[in-house]
Amino acid sequence: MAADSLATAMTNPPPGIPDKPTLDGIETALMQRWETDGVYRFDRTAGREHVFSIDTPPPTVSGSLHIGHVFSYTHTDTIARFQRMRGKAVFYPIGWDDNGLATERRVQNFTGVRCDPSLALNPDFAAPFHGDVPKDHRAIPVSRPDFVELCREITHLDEQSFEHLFRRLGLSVDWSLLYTTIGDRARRISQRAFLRNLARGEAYQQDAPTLYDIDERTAVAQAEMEDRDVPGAYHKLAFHRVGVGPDTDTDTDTGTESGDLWIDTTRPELLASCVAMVAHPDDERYQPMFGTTVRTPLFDVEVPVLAHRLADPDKGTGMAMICTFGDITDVTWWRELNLPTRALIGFDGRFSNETPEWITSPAGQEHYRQIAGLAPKQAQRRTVELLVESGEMLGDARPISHPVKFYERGTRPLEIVATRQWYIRNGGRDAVLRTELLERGSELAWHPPYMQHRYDNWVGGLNGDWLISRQRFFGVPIPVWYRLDAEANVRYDEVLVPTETELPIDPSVDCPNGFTAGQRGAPNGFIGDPDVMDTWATSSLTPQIAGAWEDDPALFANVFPMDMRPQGHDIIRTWLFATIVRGHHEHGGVPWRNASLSGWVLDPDRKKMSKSKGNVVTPIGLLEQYGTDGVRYWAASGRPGVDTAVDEGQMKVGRKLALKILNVTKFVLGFGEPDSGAAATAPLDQAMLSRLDSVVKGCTTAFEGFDYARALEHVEGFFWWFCDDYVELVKARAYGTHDDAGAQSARAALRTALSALQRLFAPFMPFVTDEVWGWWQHGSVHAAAWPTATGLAIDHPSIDHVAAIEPVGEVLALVRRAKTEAKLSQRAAVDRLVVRGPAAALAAIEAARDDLRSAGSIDVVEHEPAGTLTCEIILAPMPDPPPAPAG
RNA sequence: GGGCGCAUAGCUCAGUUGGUUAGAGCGCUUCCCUUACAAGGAAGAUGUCGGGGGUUCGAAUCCCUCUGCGCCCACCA
Repeated sequence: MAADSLATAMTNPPPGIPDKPTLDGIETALMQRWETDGVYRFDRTAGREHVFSIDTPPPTVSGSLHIGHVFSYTHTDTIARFQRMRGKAVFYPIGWDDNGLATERRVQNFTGVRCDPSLALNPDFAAPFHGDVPKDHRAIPVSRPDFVELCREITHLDEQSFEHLFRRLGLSVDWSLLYTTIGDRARRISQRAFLRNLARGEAYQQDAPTLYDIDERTAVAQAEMEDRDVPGAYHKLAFHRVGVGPDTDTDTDTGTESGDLWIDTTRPELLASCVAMVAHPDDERYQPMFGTTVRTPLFDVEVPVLAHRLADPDKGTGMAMICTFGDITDVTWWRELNLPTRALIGFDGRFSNETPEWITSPAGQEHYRQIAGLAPKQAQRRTVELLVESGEMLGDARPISHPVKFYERGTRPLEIVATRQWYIRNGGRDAVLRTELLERGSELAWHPPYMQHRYDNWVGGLNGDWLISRQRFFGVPIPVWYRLDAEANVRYDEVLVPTETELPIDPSVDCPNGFTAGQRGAPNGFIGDPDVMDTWATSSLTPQIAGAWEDDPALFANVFPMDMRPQGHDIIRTWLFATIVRGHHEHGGVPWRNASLSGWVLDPDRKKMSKSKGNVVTPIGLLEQYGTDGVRYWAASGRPGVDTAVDEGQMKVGRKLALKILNVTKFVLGFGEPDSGAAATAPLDQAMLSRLDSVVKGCTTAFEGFDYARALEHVEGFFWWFCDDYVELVKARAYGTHDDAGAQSARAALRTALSALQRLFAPFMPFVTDEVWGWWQHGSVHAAAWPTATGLAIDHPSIDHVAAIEPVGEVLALVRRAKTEAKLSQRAAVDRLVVRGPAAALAAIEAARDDLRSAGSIDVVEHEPAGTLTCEIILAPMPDPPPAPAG
């Protein structure tokens, strides 16, 4: 390979070497050239076995530009470039994840509007603000179509700045493959996949208790929840045993000896929703009471006392009240104990205004009126006041800190509300499917391998199917309608679906087949599903979207299943898992062969970056200061899967390396071209190439295993040795100061190594390598072939070339040290060098004698046999010091 | 409570199936304007490989155990 490109260079020399090489301005020029020449364009004509396809993560454009983008996308880019140079047609798309709640919130904050789906479209609507919304602005209601249009406008702006950054990173993506998750193709594919899930029974709707964000007014999925420690308080409440007088002995903990039953609760406001009491079946304190009933404080509702294994005798009094619904355990109890539903918190997050029918006593009804319409926090305060008044709360509330479920982007705790939602089966309720999905996880090659534990852990711990419907607006609509009966009631069991050729559709605008627009909402007519799909329900189809599933069967067949899914380890439970679920249902296999997990970027103090901490590092300034290549060098030094701190020191090293590549190229090319057919014949030159062979092998193996960092380590280690020792040793000979044969050998070896080095560095430092490649080669280095072994080691298997060069380097270092210790210039002359050592070492020294003499300014080199390698260095007498300056 | 990862020089980290004297960069010290590079070069100092135990001719590496840090999951009355 090296010889081929060398030959090309010699027959047809390119423009040449600048007098003063610089990194300034090369990025802009090269980016333009790559685009013009289509260097990264996917070759559709390549067969599947020649394709390397990548399921690039589509960044959320509503988020800020983050150094984390630079980090992980660089990792993938190095792999893409390696595969391309190895001759693969690399399918490296890019997409913008623009649909979803994150975008809606950004638009709300950026323009001061809020979507009100009950409003009709206003053709004259204009956003009241544009990026500078006053803090006390009032959310201006807009219609759903107006809101969606605003979202499109703002995401378009965001996408432009993302594209700017991503181009600046030198990513070798094929920009002609750009997609967005709200675009026509994504909507079509997302809806098509959903309809097929529906047809096969993998998607279903269910009216069930659902975790619900009362601020965003939408259901959320298990994967989007997180625990936060928040302050709360235990309140000890008295439930009254039926047929037993009120408790007078307030010392007792449980009240079981008296007429009252005491419980501890953190959510006294849910008292009106209480449906039962529960304790552990083995709890002897309460065993006599199982099967009896008690009356709730304040509301005087009769509820049964039951036993269930999930009740913890050590928590509170050991007895709990079950409400519909305070937490997930309540849902379990409600389901397993067949309890009634007494839900009071509605979609608006407030207690129902209607007094519920299960509160029958006049006093209880009056108490309820005190909390009707309140939000949970206010309702709690009022309830506690009422309990204190009635004497049914024992002592003061005892403050605690406890974990509470939040939507990961939410600000108030999730409530549990019974609603009709759409689900996709993900094994959370089906052991067989769960096993199959765990099996899919094992079919993947994980890089690094231990990341598979996180997948297994998550899939094994699922406790429900995947809730995909969201009561939001800027997303892919759930593509179904429902029949209305003669009274215009919705018949959710009569689902109307479009044909696949109609997709994408918006059921709030389009009509089902056989109906007219006038029948929308009318008796015996239809109504569209108002919800959109969870953003993961669409991004779980990125392989299908990027590969144009069903839209372009030839392309899809050539890229799917993809070779590589790169992503962060924090979204294994969401993006990675969801994509496997969809691939399993639709294609009966894994959507990719390799999953490559990147770590997070930590701030320089090794803390996780987050917007709230304000320690997010933006990349633009760093790119300007150290150059893209310098920043990419830092990124590529982060091992796969390992969280890595922002380290400007490493970027500085990267920039230094880029400069060194520039300078050494100029130097080596400056020796002139070797004659046609010249080869490395000198032992030192062959030894260097032999070492290069092993570097090429090491680099290639590392890249094949997705370990870009190790590949970089290999080439970088060799490169500095090459510059510091090898080039120093042979430069005089290469200039032609010895003899022509030696010069030809050195020049051939230098150019062979230079060519290989530039290509080995190309995946990491795409700009500087392409710049220097252009000085003496044709085309882009990124379209050049990945180096292969030069073959010298195979031609002379009996010679240990690497061992032949080590003693020479060692002696050179000893000479340098002697000069440094004598406080002399490295150019100072050595009168005589006596090398003592083993025969093999002395032979190596002898073979490189002239190179050593030139590099060390040594007059006479002698050697004597000895056990270990030592040197006697006789420096030339110091010249007379210059006369001291007068004064 | 379960799982995963990490602990090596002042700092950031390599160290692959156990194998000579444990490495790199940054930082620090010294020297050198040397015609590829002074935004550079040459050299130098710095280590109980977290603690303890075990296997082995030999352990940073394998096993057990303890400690500390980080992450994920579970628990949420």
